[in-house]
Amino acid sequence: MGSSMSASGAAGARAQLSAPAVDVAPHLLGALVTTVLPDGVVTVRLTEVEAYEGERDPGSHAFRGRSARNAVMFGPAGHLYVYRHMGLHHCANVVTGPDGTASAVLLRAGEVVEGRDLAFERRTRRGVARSDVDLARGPARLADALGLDLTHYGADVLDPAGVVRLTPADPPPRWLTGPRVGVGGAGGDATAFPWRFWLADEPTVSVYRPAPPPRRR
DNA sequence: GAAACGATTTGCT
DNA sequence: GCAAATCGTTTCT
Repeated sequence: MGSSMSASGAAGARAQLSAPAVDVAPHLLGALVTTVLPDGVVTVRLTEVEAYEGERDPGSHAFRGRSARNAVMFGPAGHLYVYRHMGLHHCANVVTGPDGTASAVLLRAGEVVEGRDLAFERRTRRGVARSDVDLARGPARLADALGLDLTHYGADVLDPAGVVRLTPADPPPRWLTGPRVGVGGAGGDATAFPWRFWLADEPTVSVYRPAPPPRRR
């Protein structure tokens, strides 16, 4: 499979992404995400992701059904779901599962392997880039380093000519799992599922933060 | 039409 | 370690 990466490769990759997010997530570890924007090219190697199972998952944005914001998650796999968080930040997901389901994988952290200077510059503009390790450690930092924002909502990451490209890698030999970050209050039981995946011995993996206590509405 | 909340990050005490 | 920043989306009256 190595040499040719055109239509058939994309089709195969799309088929793999069409599995449930929980199955796809570990396969994305080690994969490369590349953005080709007017100001340059940045590539990140994914070291941490989280699975979200759509309508049946209290922690998912799609739990309460389809809306204008999460519509892309209900579509075919391989597209980008970008949302704005806390007014300031952006987070990016890769849509998974068959067309009609709303599962997706949140890109939580990665290692910048190409375009380090550009990523550093973007992060410095937004805030303070302390070190290379911090460039893409955390979902909003990752999106910033890649230059992702709402204009990339729905982008096809398997389009070789697209501005956002996902390059699958060989499945990592070993990874770790644990509870997801920051979604404890939403469903309670949701945190019982180890739907966070990360690579061992990676300094770029974001630090674990205990979920906030449940709060009634 | 109005109010509350959030898959976070950063800065300050 | 804790609280503020900041604003679109969702939900309720």
